[in-house]
Amino acid sequence: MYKNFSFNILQQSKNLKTNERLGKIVTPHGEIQTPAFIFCGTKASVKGISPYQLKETNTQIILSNTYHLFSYPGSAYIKARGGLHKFSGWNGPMFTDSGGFQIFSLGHGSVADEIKGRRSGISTLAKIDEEGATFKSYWDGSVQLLTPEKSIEVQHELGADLIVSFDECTPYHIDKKYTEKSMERSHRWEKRSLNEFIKRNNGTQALYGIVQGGIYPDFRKRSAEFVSSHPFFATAIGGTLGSTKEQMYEVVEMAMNGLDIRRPIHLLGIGGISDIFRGVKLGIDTFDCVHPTRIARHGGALVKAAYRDHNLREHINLKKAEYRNDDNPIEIDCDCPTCAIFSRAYLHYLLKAKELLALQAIAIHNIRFMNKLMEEIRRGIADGNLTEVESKWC
RNA sequence: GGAGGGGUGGCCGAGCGGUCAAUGGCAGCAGACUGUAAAUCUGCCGACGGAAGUCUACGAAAGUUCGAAUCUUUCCCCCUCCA
Repeated sequence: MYKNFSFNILQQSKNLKTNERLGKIVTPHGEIQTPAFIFCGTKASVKGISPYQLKETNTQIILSNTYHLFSYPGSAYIKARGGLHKFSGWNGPMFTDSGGFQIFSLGHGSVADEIKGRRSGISTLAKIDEEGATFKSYWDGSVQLLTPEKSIEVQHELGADLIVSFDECTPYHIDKKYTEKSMERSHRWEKRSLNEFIKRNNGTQALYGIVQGGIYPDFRKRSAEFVSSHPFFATAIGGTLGSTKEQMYEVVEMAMNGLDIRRPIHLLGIGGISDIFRGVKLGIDTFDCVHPTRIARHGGALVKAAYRDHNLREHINLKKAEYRNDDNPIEIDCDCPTCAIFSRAYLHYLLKAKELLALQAIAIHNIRFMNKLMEEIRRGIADGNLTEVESKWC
């Protein structure tokens, strides 16, 4: 079924306590060395960054979103332009998310708050029933229906290499009973996604199943077993991962429990530096997250441990006054195009002056930073010194 | 010389007798951001204080009033129009 795709585990952890592994995902548009980070280019564009800049920073793969492109400009339109790769100018491996997550962002406020458990109450703008999710388009307010079949159809027309089953992404503030019902509905939706995928399969795409189950060990295990027992190419871990970092690692571990580890395993929506190390050690192969590119647009430049300020955050905020007279690059040992020519002072000035270049320049640093991080993680696994690599980055 | 309009916190700009240390916006300072409705959002932003609070404030001075950024008088500046 996935004849043009493969996943090879090149090396397993040498450490008995951890499960990191080195792998290679082969797609029709190229290979992905894992562990890898997938950058979010939600609306067929990594905000502010061109495909040649992504290449220049050694980006392996990017992601676009079914929900956004479905609402505008529509998958038929993109298909008519030759598909997502041709349309966007990115000819490397591509991933599309199914739109399941967005269904929870359609109410007011932030999706993240909902999923991460920082805000209680369930979004109301999306109506979910067995058929699918009805919601108001973010683009023009029109009422739209996304079903598993429709999501797969849209993803098929978009033409990304790696596509994802349509699921219901359960929030944190929800009781166990609803979580279970929701998980079971996700499983039914995933089966429908798989059926639709098989119907349309022409060898150019591979399908992910998604593990749901909230914060409950029994559900996560059941969901993992469900996904593993169906012929998905790979697995993504989704849904709420709890409200604290520790809980997140626990939930990932729960999900890993029942998974077929011969398949690639993706952790949806996670991209903190320490989170990635934890995830990798739990056996995660790929991550995606808006964080590196989003914080860049807010003035945040990712930095390794040696460059952290007193807050010990994983980034420095270049808008802060303390960088006004700082003539150093973001990181003196960084090999990115931004650090090659721009000082913190200049980036600080550009941010204050509201020059667009700042957002792009910092994003390029963050992208290269993440790619370099993953390169060093891979080398660390190969050399058996991941812990040393971690101490440099965290 | 004549007629009119103004002077408010770093800037712009509301308020036009009490609920005004004074709406907004900008700038400034800080925080958040993890399957992107995000070049976004939140908080602080006269001085001193941790806070309660105290003090100094709406061009200047003098009045009216229980009470004035708001009313009166004089003065000082600015702008527009007519000569």
